[in-house]
Amino acid sequence: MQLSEQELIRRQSREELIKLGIEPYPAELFHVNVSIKDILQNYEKRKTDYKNISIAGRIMSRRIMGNASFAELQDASGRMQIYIRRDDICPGEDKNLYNTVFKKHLDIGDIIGIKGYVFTTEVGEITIHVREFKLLSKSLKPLPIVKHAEDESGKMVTFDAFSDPEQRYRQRYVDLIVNPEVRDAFLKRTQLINTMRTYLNNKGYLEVETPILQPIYGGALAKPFKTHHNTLDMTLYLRIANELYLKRLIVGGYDGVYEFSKDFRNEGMSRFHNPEFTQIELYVAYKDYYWMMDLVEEMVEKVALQLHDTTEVKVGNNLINFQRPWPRLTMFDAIKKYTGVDISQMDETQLRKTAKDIGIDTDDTMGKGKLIDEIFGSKCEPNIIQPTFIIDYPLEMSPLAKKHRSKPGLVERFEVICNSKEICNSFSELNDPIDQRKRFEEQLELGKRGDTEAMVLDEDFLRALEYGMPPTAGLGIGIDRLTMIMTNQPSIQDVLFFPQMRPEQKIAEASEEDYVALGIPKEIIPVIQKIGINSVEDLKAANPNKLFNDICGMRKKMKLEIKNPTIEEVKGWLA
RNA sequence: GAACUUGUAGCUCAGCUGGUAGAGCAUUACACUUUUAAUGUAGGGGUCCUGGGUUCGAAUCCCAGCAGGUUCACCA
Repeated sequence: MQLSEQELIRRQSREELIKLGIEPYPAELFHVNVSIKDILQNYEKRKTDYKNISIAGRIMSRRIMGNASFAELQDASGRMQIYIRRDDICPGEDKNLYNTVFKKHLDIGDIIGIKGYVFTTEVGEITIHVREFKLLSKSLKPLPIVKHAEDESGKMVTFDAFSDPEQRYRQRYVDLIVNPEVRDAFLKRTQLINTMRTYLNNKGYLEVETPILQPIYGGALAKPFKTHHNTLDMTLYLRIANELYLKRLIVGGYDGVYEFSKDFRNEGMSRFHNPEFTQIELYVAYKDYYWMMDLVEEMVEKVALQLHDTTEVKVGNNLINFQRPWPRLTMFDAIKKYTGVDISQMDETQLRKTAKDIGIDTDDTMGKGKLIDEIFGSKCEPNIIQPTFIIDYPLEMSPLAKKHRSKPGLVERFEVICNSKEICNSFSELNDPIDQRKRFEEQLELGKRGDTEAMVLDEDFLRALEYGMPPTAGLGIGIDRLTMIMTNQPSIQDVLFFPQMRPEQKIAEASEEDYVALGIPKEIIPVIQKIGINSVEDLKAANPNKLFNDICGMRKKMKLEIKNPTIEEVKGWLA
């Protein structure tokens, strides 16, 4: 591992601190009695309460001016300035704590605990005057330096933002340290989930857990991840939905069950798709999809109010209003509205032709349901910004939904489209076991035609239905998508702490021992690494004459006081 | 999976029609007791993503690869 100059200096600082008797990673706790947010909010009102504070955080900037210094301390709640004066922390003759420890061996990124009092500087900034400080954790890697300042109009401007998406996602910890708004988005994500949980708990529904490893995947149209259980010697799939298990629990007699669940779909990745994503699914007995529409409206409106104190949320260039009630539009009406074509009476052939006419690619594996879905997806969804219920879907694309009470060929199903994306899916659940078996069999047919997302038949689920499931309304909400909207994030990767990414390439590096084993003196090893030789293979492939020259040249460049090897020695290593 | 695009110092970025690299911040040293993108002076730091090719000469042009981003396709 090649270290940069700054990393080497920090390692040296760590050593120096130890020599000075300062433990860079102390074991004991540091007592904290206040948060930065608390100080910033309440100091002006209750100044006497902040005469003896103890607080910990990360040093985010330093301004050293001789015998006094300013630094910024960041804790979980915010960032504020601290003031350190040499003669305060070093009252005696020994000024090392300030001159050496603070000025030389502390860095941006170090975590410290301080004790002192709050005051306001001449420039008017609330600041902690430090009486004592203690190193809590030495940071060995330099943080990206992001600076903020006000421009002439008083707007906050950011300089040198840490903005490369790859680095932000791969090293989310750095992103969270230097980009406070990122922490805020994740805070809102949790608030969103908590709001829903509280809402559903208050209604008396039971939060449950169901298997992630499933012998038969079901409940959605998607490709699964496949894995293997050794003891049972059987294939298991990571769930693509929890629908079928939750309905079994409704059969078992619970009135309402819900689960926040990680689901897994082995499909493409994009800014709207991560291989693992979070859904909430809710099933309530003795209800239908009309009832569920009211619940969704109320719950999502509550989420918006909880997060923003208003039902209006700015998302990109759109202002989305979640205030109830939301418009309700049947799927056929929606298609008619946005394409001008009435497809409600069409058969598969006519649909295929219609789809082609409006520029949609079709193939033979697509059944009637899929064709309608395509038309809707490409012609309607992009135009729907405000939350809108799309209701009454064709039977073919909803194998788990109940037949419509009055409209033949349709099912009692709705989705909410918002900001051009589906945010939830719901139906009156199919509870006729004979009809359900028939629907599964139709799915098997689609599978035979080559539809890789078609459902498989779940005998145990059918057995459960045969015991009798009450009429039930079911709901699934994509938590990631809803969070994207509620926090105005353009990409799903911005609402997942650790989005899935290709693994970082790891260079196969030879260790010091590997080189020593070849007879290379220890002090020469850094020189070899500096030249760019990182593995034994690289070394063996090198031309001995060139390598000899390079080593001698690099030794000079690095100003190392070591003896050059002889050409014979170099040849010996490569032999 | 496809098209386009990006990869230069710890971070953010310059680098013209090819002549082996620059800035700001960070860092190092010195100065400085209320600053705030602190300041001043001096310094250090680079397999210019990787591998080939063209060329006297490649960060720059060409090809391939790796990784990222955007858009599209599939999907929630």
